[in-house]
Amino acid sequence: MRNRARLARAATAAFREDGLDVAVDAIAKRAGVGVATLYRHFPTKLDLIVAVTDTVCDDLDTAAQSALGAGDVLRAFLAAAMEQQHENRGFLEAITQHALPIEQREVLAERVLAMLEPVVAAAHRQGTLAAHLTAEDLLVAMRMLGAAAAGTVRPRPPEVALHVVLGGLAAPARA
Amino acid sequence: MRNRARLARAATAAFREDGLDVAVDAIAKRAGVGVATLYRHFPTKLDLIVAVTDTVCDDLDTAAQSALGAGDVLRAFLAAAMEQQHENRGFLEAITQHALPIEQREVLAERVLAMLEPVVAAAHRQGTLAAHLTAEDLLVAMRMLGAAAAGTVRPRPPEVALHVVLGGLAAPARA
DNA sequence: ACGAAAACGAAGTGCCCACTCCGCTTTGCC
DNA sequence: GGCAAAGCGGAGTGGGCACTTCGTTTTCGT
Repeated sequence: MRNRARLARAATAAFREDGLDVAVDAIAKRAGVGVATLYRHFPTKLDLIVAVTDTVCDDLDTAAQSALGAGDVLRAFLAAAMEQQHENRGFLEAITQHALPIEQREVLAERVLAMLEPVVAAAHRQGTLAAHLTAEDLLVAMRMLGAAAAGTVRPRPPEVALHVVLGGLAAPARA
Repeated sequence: MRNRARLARAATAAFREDGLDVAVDAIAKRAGVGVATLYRHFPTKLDLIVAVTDTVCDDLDTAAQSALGAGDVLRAFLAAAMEQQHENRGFLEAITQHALPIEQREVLAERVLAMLEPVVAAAHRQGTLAAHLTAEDLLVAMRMLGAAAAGTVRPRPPEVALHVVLGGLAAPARA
């Protein structure tokens, strides 16, 4: 069962470096196993993608937990989320593009929204998130930061995008 | 030469509806011509993508021009840009993802940055864009809005994202 | 009206990828 | 140490896609 972990790690790295459309054979080679072994653990490429996005989701959850202890919860969380999306292009793709079938995206969104709840509550309390904004809006903000972080041409420091979004999220409605 | 226009329009529609990885044959069928005719006008699928993104760029330029006459230049422009990205998923993909080779993305970015200059100047003058933010930052903002508009799962009204970004862009540095 | 030239459509062609099959290697039990 | 059984690797296989080739139709100058 050692191979499963090797495969998952290889897939994570491959998705990060080459995007979700890397060949399955390349992932197997990267893990140092044959394709058959890969297919024994993950019957379909989609299963592999889901497994990877799941662990990414776990990491995001961890980030949310530790952000809750920070002075500025929203900033700490969004900074971590942005960093994570930057290092994990595949996750961003999976959520936004149709690399994942709609049901899977739905499940993923549900999970992320659930973990967002306490962050939203804390941010409302701290006044860093305008009262009219919800967890769904925060999800949109995460996707926006992901897009900002994904920039390859004319890149700008991520702090700028983070600052812009944080400023906008704190602003009251109809400013 | 009528066919060229038909093909360009078919490609635009196909990219919009199915993303950049639609089969070339499907585009040809959509235009009501054979694939050979398509290849006579666009020797490569990339040429087709470039042609479409070019006309999208033209439209964006038009939007920028008319935004310059608006009361709130920045808002008018970003609203139009967001709308356009929403209706033209292909463009967003082409700029951000590696659907386009890096040189083409560079060219595209250069063109967009050039048309952004007067908008940036006007926005600075009107106080809707913080002094420390540049055309490159505005490009990032456009990509962020594109990501927000692309949301398929748990969609939020686009005005929310627009309002957030506008609020953030107006905020001074180190708020 | 006729013939050449240009434009066309559809049937290929080769490649790449997700996925499968089969012969070999390793493991664990006596 | 021997022998099942389980796990393994890599050579297939089928489908889909970008792109080509070729026989036919249309256009146009005279």
